Amino acid sequence: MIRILIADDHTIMREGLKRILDGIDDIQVIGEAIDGHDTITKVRSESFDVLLLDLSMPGRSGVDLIHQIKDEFPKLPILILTMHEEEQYAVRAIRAGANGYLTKESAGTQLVTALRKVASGRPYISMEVAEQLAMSAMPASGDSSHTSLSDREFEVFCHLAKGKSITEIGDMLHLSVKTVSTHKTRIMQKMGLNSISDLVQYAIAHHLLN
Amino acid sequence: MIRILIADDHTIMREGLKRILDGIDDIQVIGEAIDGHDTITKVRSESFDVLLLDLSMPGRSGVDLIHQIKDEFPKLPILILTMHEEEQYAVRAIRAGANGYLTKESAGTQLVTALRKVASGRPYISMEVAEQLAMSAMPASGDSSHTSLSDREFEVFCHLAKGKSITEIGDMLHLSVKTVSTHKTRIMQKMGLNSISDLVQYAIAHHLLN
DNA sequence: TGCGTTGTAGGAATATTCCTAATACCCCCG
DNA sequence: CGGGGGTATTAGGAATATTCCTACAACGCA
Repeated sequence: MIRILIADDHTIMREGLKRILDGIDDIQVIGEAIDGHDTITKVRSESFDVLLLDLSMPGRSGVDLIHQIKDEFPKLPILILTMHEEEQYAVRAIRAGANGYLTKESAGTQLVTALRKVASGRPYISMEVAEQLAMSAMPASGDSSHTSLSDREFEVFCHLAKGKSITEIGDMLHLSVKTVSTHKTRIMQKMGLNSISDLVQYAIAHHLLN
Repeated sequence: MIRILIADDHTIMREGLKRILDGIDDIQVIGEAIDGHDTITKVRSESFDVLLLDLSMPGRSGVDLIHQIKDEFPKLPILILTMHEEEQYAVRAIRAGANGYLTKESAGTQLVTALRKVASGRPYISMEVAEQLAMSAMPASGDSSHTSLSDREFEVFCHLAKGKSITEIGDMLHLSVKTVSTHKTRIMQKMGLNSISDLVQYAIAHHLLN
């Protein structure tokens, strides 16, 4: 039996959901929450198998709410049910820790499938959301700012991204540390970066490590 | 008209694919490659709209091949067609730059849909692969080594991950730079990291930025 | 009450940056 | 063709930034 908490600020929506799930043997709605704060209170006071969460509730923003709940209850599966068409929301929700994403246009059977899936610990992702996820996972296409680096600079860039210190790089390349430092300064300047953190993030985003 | 290069080392497979695509008006197979090297040669010498690529060809590994082709032709859509069931391969392929992933069990109509989709510049992802992508995009659940940090250490950790220097952090927190440096040393030691690069990568992997 | 952890630094030793500059190379234009 | 201007690669000296080693007080816990 999958015990569910429905969190949605629209009463009609909650009623509709309960009707849909009423006929399903292995699913039982045992709680309702009407806003973000209420949701937090409910998940703290009672144990659920799945949180069915509307992203666009008043008060705290949906993604924040996901963060907070996953922070306190990392194991609680969250299925997002939203009217947002924009898949970008879905990607953000998933990155925040949601286990599934469904729009309110979806069929009831899809909802049931999704609930069972996230309850069993697996994610439920629609085609559209999958597309967006793939987009964001794919390497950025087209020219990027690291192409403006000279060969030597790119060499230093790679070592820096991998965590090597200026001194180590100088030793490896048989250069003065001053030289390597100059290269680093130019790299940062050319690429518009402010710190090694930025540089590493860039390298990861562009799959430049190894 | 979508012009396609089929890269697969099995002749029967290529024949079968051509038969399937023969009846499709807007798709035309205009080239075949029988291994990785051949594929590179073909895409260099002729212009295609989509590369339909088998991951498990002899010679160079599939993911490497994707890398190399995307390196030279970032705009060429690549649809992976493979017998690998394991979705982990798909995630790797997508991260390497593939635009779609299909197993050989898929129906012909799926293949056509996928080809049209990647030809139009969009990704094509199956449910199973989407699950895996979602998994890898989701924050790691369960305890991680950063939880062993004390509050002060975690505070310093976050600033470091965001690219702040020791001196900046000292100023912000009204601490001696020596103190901050000591915290940093302990953070690195506790978490088994060797460089700021490692630290940033950890922060990204665990969604600890912001 | 002793021991590990946390939070805090000082002094000496290193590492890195900042500012400056030399050489070499390449490309464009008069 | 020959100079000017830009970029690439290389550093030195002085100025900062960071680490290393050490230490000490506070706190909790067994």
